[in-house]
Amino acid sequence: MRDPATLSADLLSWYDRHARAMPWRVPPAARQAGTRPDPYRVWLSEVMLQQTTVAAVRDYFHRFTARWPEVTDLAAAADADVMAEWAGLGYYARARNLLKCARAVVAEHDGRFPADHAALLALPGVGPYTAAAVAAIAFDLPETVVDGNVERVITRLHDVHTPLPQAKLEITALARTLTPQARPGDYAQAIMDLGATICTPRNPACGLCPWRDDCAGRLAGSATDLPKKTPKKPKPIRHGIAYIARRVDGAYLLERRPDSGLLGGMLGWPGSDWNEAPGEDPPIRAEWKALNTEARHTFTHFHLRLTVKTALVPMDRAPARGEFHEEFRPGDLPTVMRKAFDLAQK
DNA sequence: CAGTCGTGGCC
DNA sequence: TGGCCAAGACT
Repeated sequence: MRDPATLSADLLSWYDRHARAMPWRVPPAARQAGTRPDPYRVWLSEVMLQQTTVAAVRDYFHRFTARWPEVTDLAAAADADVMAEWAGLGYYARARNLLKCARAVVAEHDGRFPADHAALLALPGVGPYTAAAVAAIAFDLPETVVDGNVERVITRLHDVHTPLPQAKLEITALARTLTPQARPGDYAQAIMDLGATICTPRNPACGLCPWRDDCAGRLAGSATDLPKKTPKKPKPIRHGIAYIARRVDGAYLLERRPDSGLLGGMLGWPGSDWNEAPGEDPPIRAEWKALNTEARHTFTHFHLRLTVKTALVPMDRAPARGEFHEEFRPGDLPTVMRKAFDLAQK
């Protein structure tokens, strides 16, 4: 294998020719001409991209930056507006921490993201990856990003067979030796682009890889089997009931979920707990009618089968739980709740 | 540290 | 169809 400086130089050269265009990215040519990306947009995109595909993020990024052009705008936004705008993107703790972080940047850093890894790491929702990514991409500091792409590229390059997450420290140390002092921001994006487009989980395009002749995993024939991962537990099936009450004036009965836990801080239909044996507990007295098909949805660690019950209720009846919303958009709900709503429309 | 926390696309 | 996977963080 060639030395680290040669490897990183070759990867940067590859990136200069193959960098993918993204709304939040300054292309390598413009970067080298002196253009720096806006730290707010780098941070926003990196938070949205946590465990989320570029394709899914793109529209959300445009809507957020159109509605809140600067971090000070976001910091001043109402919680409910931000949660509604995030609806459908998943991992809703990110949205709650997004607001906390924007407000911390305004309150503690005079409205500007700190150009410092440790200070970034101290912000809500900013972990090791995001702190390194913002430091490198926004401020061109020589920090090492380690995301899923980098884990795959590095384990293959060095033929690391230690399973994740155990291998994390080893991978980080190996990745750090490759991070260049020159153009670290472009390098961080380059190694992630390499993992996203060439060194893919299945059918990697090794023939197009700038590191093909250096890759110990490819030479050993084990690249496609890396990284090794500890086997995951099977997902149990949980059941629940969602109650969709429509008032005669068209308002819907919704309930804000508690800030912590599943779908924390989001609006949803009042319902039972989700477990093996759901209990009956309607939020308002009504003639409830169960739909004949249940909504199915899979979360990170369980499958949900949701029985949907609907009712039409008069104006003068007070609910035991939740509030009627006269202006309600299904798009403001998390996907599982929107699925239940869609079922009820048929 | 292992569990929690969403969603859509892919094969 | 069902499991895997995606620019992870938090507890």
